[in-house]
Amino acid sequence: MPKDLVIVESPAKARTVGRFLGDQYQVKASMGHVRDLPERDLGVDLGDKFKPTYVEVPGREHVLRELRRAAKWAGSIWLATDPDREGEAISWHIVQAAGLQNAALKRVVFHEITENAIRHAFRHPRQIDLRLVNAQQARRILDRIVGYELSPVLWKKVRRGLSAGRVQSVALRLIVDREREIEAFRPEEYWVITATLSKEAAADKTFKATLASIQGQGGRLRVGDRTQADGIVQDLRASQYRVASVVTKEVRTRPAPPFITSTLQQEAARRLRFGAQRTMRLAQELYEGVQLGGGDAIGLITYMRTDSTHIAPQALREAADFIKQKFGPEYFDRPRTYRTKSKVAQEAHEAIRPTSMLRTPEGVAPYLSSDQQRLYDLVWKRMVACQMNDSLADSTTVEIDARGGPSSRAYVLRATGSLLKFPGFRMVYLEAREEGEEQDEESRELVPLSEGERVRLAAADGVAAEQKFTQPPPRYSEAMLIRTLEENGIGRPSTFASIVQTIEQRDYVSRVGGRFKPTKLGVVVCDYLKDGFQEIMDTGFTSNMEESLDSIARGDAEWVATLDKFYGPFKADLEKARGGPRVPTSQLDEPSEEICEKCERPMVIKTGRFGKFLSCSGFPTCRNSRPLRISTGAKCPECGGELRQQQGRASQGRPARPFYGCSNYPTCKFTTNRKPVKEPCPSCGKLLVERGRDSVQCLSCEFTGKLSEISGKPAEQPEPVEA
DNA sequence: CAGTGAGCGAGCTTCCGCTTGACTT
Repeated sequence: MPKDLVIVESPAKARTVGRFLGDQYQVKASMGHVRDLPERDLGVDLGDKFKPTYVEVPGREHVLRELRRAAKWAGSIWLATDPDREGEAISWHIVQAAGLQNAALKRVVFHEITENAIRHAFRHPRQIDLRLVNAQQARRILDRIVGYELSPVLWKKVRRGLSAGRVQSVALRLIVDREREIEAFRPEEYWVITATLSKEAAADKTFKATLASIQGQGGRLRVGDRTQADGIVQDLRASQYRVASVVTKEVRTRPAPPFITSTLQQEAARRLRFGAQRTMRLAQELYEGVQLGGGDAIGLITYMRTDSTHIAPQALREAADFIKQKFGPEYFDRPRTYRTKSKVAQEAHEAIRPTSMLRTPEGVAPYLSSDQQRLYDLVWKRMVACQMNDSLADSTTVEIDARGGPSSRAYVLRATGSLLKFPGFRMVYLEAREEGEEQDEESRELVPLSEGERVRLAAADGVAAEQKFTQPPPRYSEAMLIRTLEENGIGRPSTFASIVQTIEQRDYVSRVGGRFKPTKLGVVVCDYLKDGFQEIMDTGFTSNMEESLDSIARGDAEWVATLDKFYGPFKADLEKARGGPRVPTSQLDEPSEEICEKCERPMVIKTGRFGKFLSCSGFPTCRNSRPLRISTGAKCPECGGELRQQQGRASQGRPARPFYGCSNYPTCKFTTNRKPVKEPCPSCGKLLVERGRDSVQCLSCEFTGKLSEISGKPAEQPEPVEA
């Protein structure tokens, strides 16, 4: 009796599905796409209906061999790849590449890996949906055309090795646009005036109230300079205070929805300071599973690349029981379900949640690395919290009249307080907010006050004026960029982390305190593309594309015609750009501190085929150039010379990386590629190098320690967090 | 671990989205 063959995408999923289906089925993983356009050339015939050439994915040939072999002996073949465009295409490619057209094919889809969902799917097989496949081909070919036609224009007109694409170029644009907003921003001065007041009867019961409005000044409060602020302070110091109103409202707060890829990446960045790549690697490890005290590896979380907030019914039941039992029935009323926000979501998987609530963070901790623990803890708490009841608080706003000062103007001050009545989900998890605001006035209890009550300044000088300035919008952090991309439907869960990597690798952006700042090159490339390829650089381009792809998937549009409609205008833009001017290389020069020793003009940093170097800004009048060497202040451990950062050479495929060499070269040939620290090793006096963010290590002895302790400086401040 | 930038034009670079393990320092 031949076994049926089931094909899924991931090996971990194959394992789980295999357990549910039993041994009449053999479950194999395709490891994602098995065929794709060739890497070396376009692979799309622009003269013949965009006819694609597909090749087996390099390094993945054994997968197809294995599938062919297994299919030969199989009964039915169940194509159980993900229930979305890409999954449909993966199945289709497998059939084409493995020559299974005449086999007994059954396409099945499930949106959660539970026994019920899988059994249901296997009772309702269908055929491969060619409309979905064609929507995927249109997506793939469009991306290929944009990427492989546009990038060479940049090589020719800007610099070799650059790249452009539907996703990366818009990501770059967001960062460049934001930098321009920041440059154009003019801070405005304003003053915050605060009075420390107390009850008449009880001088120790103090509270703070902030100036909210000034009589005769309709609309928004504006204290724009010191003179004005001082006048108000004089008035308030001499004023009589009376409570004008006390308003208490009940505030209900709902828990945050369970994690999807983008929110997990954002929250792990805010709370754990993990980069997107690190988060995904750890999530993958938790998904693939760990051995909990012997036996099979058990997947601890559901699939980590998802855009759906759906939760399997069985997990909802488990959460309900767990919460009632652990926290009490008042913490759980009914299961909560969450609507997926994104319009382009493909909803192929569940939300990211623990596979069982019963595996508490404490329970599994002994089997996890510390990073794994921290991420699992986050996922576990978010899931439990998302099923718990709202928190309830009484939020009180008190308005206080102040009058009787020298100018005889009347003022209104405001004090707010909040009293948590029922913690609800807050028992477990509170979403990280903007830095420093978590424990502010909002969660502070207010002195009890009643309407008409007289209050007074707690001290004679109990009025303070603080000068402030309006702040420019912040630069994008990794988490903010991912969030913005997702809001615009740009990029997918599997690519968010690599988008960031690409624009960094191309040297389009650099990080300043964990935030993205465009480089000169980034600005030039962005402007060049905006100028010549407006449509591609539009943040709405992808969502328009998605609508077209949906039409193809519904059978309302034809994929070749859809591509034609896009390619016509794009081709015209390409031809115009190809015939247009080159961007002068001088526009890419980054400033340096160095002065040309031949002509006294400042030196600039240029990038040549072999990496960065210093050149005289007077080029070509003065042709002086020097290798780029940045002093580090660290001493060479071998000869006592100074270590300087130099530009390494690019070797096959690898980009040029900096290294650190001795200033006494060639007498001293010491080099290291670890970043040296100024301070000598406290144990042996030799060279310390950085090891991670705040950790240092000695190259000569066994010493390791914290950078902040050695340099006497506090560790790098955590970056401020924006919603 | 030098000199590298433009031009002659050799040979090279590049996309997005799906998914891990097999290379060898």
